[in-house]
Amino acid sequence: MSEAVSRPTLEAVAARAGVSRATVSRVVNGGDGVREPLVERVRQAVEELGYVPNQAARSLVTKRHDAVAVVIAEPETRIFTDPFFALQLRGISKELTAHDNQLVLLLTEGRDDHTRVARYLAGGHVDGALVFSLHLDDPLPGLIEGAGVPTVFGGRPGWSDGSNSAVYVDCDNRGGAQDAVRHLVGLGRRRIAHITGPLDQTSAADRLQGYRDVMGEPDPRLVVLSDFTVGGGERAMGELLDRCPDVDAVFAANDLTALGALRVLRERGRRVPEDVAVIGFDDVLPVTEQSAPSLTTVRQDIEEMGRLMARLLLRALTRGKPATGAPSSLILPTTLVRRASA
Amino acid sequence: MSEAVSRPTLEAVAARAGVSRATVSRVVNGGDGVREPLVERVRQAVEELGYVPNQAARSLVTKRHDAVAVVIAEPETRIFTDPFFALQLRGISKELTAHDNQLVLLLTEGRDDHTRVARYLAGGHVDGALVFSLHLDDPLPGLIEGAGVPTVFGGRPGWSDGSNSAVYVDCDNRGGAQDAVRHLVGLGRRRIAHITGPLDQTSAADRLQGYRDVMGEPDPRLVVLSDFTVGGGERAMGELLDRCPDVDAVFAANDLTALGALRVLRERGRRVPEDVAVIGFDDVLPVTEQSAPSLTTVRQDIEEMGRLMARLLLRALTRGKPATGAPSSLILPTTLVRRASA
DNA sequence: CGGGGTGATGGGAGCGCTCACGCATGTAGG
DNA sequence: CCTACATGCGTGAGCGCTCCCATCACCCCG
Repeated sequence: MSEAVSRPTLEAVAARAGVSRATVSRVVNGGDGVREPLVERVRQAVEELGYVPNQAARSLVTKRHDAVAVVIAEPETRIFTDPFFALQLRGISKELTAHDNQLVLLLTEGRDDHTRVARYLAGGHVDGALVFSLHLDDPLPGLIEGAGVPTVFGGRPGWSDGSNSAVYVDCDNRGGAQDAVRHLVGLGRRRIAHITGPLDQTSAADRLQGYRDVMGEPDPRLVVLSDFTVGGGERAMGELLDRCPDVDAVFAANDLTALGALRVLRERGRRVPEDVAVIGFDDVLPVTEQSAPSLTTVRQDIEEMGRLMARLLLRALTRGKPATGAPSSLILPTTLVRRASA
Repeated sequence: MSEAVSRPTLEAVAARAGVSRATVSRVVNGGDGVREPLVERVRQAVEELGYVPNQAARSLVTKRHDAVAVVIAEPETRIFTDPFFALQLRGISKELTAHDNQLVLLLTEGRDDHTRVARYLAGGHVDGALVFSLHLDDPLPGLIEGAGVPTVFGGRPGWSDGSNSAVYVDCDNRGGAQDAVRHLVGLGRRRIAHITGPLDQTSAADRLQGYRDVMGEPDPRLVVLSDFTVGGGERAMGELLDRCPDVDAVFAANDLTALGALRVLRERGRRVPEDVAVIGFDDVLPVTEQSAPSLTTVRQDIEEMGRLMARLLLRALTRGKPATGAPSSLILPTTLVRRASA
């Protein structure tokens, strides 16, 4: 219906308030160094005209965008089967909006998308990036580093052993895995198996490491490779039962996998936890609570991780380069949540 | 390490190529009306300098942003339990990137967020908006209409009866429901129940309507209210079995609900589909395939819906106001996918 | 062989904002 | 009472780009 009436400018507000552009600008940006009566007049003019600053014009001179890119490389359909990313997104979104930053979402699939993303980031459209790098051999993190954009990673990047400069937020995968396995040991279990995630992801590799830490040199048949999915968990559990019929506990690399394992155990007539105890990882609620029996698992606060990623990035952005010690990576603790399955 | 070297400007490229700013601009924006040799020289200069246009400067004059907001009102945690949004986001993302548009994600929760979003949209940061309005009484769509931003809705907004101007993309909830129920009738079932979704969402209401269309005046005890969740499906199924032990078919408003129903049926010793046939709605794969028995359901192409939403919006944006007939809403067909449960 | 196209290029203005100044005030100190 | 400095406010420039228009070259035709 109505033509998009051209929005009022600073100039218009200034005219209405009977002051200069600069004064309006000062008021709009915090009002420092302007006396109260004027501030009031300007505020009112802004209100009456419904003035909203033109972000493009502002960015043009400040070179800031108040926008952050979230890059999610989507190797498979994991995003959609696992509530993980959604929760993390929510945490990120909360933190960003609290600081008036916008969230620009970049979903990628395939190689050509990588260069597109890299170019976009290098193009200086956003002030920083939050990147989920899932795979060890993913070229994306490298490209992004090259783009010279401040970046925080979600999950430890494969090439980072903690010694280099990449900033990331992760949970204590290794420690959490240790806790889980120790709990099983404490339950008196002797044949404790591990169904892994895809080992080109650091989270999966670290969880396997935690398992090994506690188990010492386990029977290699007790470790079955899998892929963080329910179907994968089913296949792995079947295989495991064939190889080691005497298995009395399973530590699955994530909840979805554990769910698959539970299902197969039930089908094969094994009671959980009496015959076989099962522990998962993540504590994504709808999954763990729906399962029968309810799943003992290692909880990580996913939303909080998202929030912290954003906070870390924003801090790095506001802080002028004279860094008060560059912000360093964060590793969040995990907690074992005991339910019925172990 | 390296200072963010100030990026080359159009001017710099022009100098290097020995042409004017205007010419470089023309080349960068498609190269029409510039002769081949010059085009080539400019391209090379762009390449050598690694020139990337400054989007802020460009927007300042064109008043276009090549960015679209995606607003997801998140009443509960549905986003995270249901792959629905994630799939739709992916479709949207694909379409937007194909047309060099950015996706600005706005997640909201609670009333104050609504005004924030409305202000943001009114602020002209984006060219248009894709909005998921879940609830009948949601004030957000109204606020957004008021902001004067071209908008396409995901799912029929509650206040739209098809006669007004809101543009939306939805699937044929009513027709799909009819198909499902007719299939059950064709199977010879007589006591066909319906577990609804939350009826303040049009999708749920429309599916109920489709059920009624086929059933005529069903026994009111055969309709049980629920909420699109697994847990809700369990409760509803339990209730249903208590009320109508002779029920021989269930049409659940979505797959998650159907999953809950399946579980309770199994617990209560009813065979599916022999004793009770079950049909879901959505066909979100990991859910339908994992279930035992696999779930017969009404498929809607969710990713395609996202893609179409984006396409509709982009078309509305490029087309100058002299509309060739305003783009109208789209209702996608559904298909019944027969698996084991009915 | 000259006038009037036609189409390719350059010049200039200006989008809306911030920021460095510069000029007024106001207050205190000599 | 005048200078010295702080503080409040206005002025002007310019961020990097697009777009309008003037310019110029070239070609065709009379």
